[in-house]
Amino acid sequence: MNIDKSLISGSTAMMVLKLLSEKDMYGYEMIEVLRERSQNVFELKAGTLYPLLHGLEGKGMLTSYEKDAGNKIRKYYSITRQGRKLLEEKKGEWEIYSKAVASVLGIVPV
Amino acid sequence: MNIDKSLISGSTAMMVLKLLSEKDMYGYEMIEVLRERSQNVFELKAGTLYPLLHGLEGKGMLTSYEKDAGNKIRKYYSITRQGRKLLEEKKGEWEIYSKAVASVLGIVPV
DNA sequence: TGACTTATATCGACCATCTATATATACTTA
DNA sequence: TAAGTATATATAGATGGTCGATATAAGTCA
Repeated sequence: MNIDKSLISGSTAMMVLKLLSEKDMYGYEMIEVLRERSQNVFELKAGTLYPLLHGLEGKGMLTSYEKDAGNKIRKYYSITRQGRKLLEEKKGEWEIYSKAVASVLGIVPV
Repeated sequence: MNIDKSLISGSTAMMVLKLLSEKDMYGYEMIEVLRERSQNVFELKAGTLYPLLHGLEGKGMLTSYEKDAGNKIRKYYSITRQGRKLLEEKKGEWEIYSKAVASVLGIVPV
């Protein structure tokens, strides 16, 4: 999918938090799930995700732990209560924002 | 309105083009109309708008002319055919993008 | 007179994302 | 078995959109 990259801004953290609100995941898994769930619209790059995860962890939104997966050690991330609170905030903002865009574009709210 | 600034990215050009697709406007007017139409969600800053307008003009998406408004000289912008084409593209991208976000968030498409 | 609004413009800073690069293992296929 | 691809995490540097601060200048209003 060829969406202008500059449109995809700020919402990445929200979507990562959403995924982790459902179950613990490791980084690479998030990239795949995000691609599937968005019907290939979001092709999140590793160079975007890992610094983002580290940042969210540093702010106490996530915690991480290593888990042995057969032959590999994967780094799993878990959302904190604070992270869930942030997710709710971001979701609220997203609704306000997307409705405002629709309003400017003259798209009738369904 | 206190929307996370980082959410508002890339869509500004699209909204400016939309306004100009309806009628010619001067910069300050766009800031006001955008604020009204978005129910105060978008408070576009002059420091964002003017460089954006110059950029779009440089790319041939807009043309400008000066018009005497009583006692002030205002700089009006007019969308070009190319600009209208870009607007249609951006609108299509916006729809794809916002639907993908809704899909990830588990918001049922209405 | 002073504060605020209208109006346009530029500069430096910030931040999210990208590309490129690095490292290491596992699987596939010629 | 060698090469290529996928899995998996990570960092550095570049790009680009937006912001705050600042500048200028004219009009409005108390």
